[in-house]
Amino acid sequence: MPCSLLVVQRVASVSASKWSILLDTVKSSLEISNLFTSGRRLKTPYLTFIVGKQEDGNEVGIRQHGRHGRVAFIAGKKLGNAVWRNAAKRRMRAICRDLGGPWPGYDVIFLAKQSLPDATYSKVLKACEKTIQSSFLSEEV
RNA sequence: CGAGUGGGCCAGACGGUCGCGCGCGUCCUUGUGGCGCGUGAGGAAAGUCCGGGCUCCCAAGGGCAAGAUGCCAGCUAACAGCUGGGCGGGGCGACCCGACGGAUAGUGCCACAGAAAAGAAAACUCCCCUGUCGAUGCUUGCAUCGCAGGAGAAAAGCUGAAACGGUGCGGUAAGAGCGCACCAGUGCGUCGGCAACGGCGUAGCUUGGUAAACCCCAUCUGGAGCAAACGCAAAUAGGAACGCGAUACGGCCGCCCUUCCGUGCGUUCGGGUUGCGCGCUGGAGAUGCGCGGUGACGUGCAUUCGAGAUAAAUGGCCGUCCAACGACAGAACCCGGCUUAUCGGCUCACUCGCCUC
RNA sequence: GUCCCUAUAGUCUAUCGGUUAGGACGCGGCCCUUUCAAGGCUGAGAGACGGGUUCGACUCCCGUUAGGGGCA
Repeated sequence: MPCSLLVVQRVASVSASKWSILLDTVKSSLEISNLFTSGRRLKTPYLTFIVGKQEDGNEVGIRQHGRHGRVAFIAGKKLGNAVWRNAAKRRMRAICRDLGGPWPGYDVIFLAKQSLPDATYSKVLKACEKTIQSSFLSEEV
């Protein structure tokens, strides 16, 4: 998938008490396509998570940014117009915050599906919580 | 009351709570920070279809090509926009629609059908006349048909989208603007109007369509575009300024020409890309009042500052209200337009029909 | 963001404004063969959408829609 079709959102990094962080973007299209090919996919009706463990081989990334996790939000251009994409990215940022992310040691891509902005927020949150709980957090941590 | 026409305005509101971009202030544990305050998308922000501003291409001029516009006058920074007027078409009407210059400047095209598709030129059918011609009929010198010859022909000729003005009367052997009346068009004259154009008079003057075919005429247009352009920082090649200068080549982003500039030598100074900054929002700005103008618009005064992100900021939840859970949809250098998408609501002016007074 | 280009059968592709839009591959049916392939005969199938100019539009003009490309 070409880089121009993706929308990756920068987020803030963790600081003392609050959630907020700073995120470097997984800006390079190389890293994104690596995640797309090698990451684990967790599907919900509204969006798809693509989870990849941060490799030790990625020395530069760790040296520069430390070991805290990274996130990316992607709303495909073919799925809707600008209003749809902005709404989808807001939704996904809110979901990430409510779920407690980003998760140390992992790169997570939030990939929006068509129905994301149309559903009510509570439904989406519930579905995502369920998926996340039953998957990598409970297994790996 | 019903049906309709044109213009303007709004684009859910209020409160609570969590959250986002930018600016300012303040605090400290100085940073990818906390707190507080302020501010924060549209009528189309869209399509990128036109027109400008702004920036660079060293600069200036001329010619050709290419493109755009196209009733007239005005408005404007400019326009393919807007306003007013004219003409044509539609509607009972309010009103709406129109790429609406030139076809005697020239060239091309007009399939099929048709005698003919553009100098109405020739040929054909038909019409008319003539006959030591032929046939038929009888009212016995005429009628009809055929044949031959001849004059005229702008009447008629199934066609076709379109046939060389139309209708009527006269005229004639038969006919024809051949003559006349009315209608349509054209030329000329005159009057009104800045003009487009319109009114009147006059001349038988009667020239097919197509220019969103080539073209002619008039007016306009250099090219590229904020990923333009400029500045700062670290590593590797071109470079920039000044002085001297013949040919050749290159530059002036369609082509050609002229002036001009560069490539050569010497001296001096420092640099393509990535990141950040700048451009970046105070402007043909907005609101109100007044004045000029039929109007678009112009102008004076007062008040006011209303986004500037850089993967890109406006939402989630709760409560109340609206008959309605609320359409199309998100700034990316900035403006003026056009076009397209759009749930509904409010309001002003006007038209037609019906009823009542 | 900005500047451009294209659209014809399932696919690839022709066309000067004038018959029923031509061709190749593919598809259906029949023949041939014991059967399949090859071959022969035959058939179906298209102008992105909406307006306009013209007697007449795939072609000319305007507007939408959908694809594709260039830029640092």
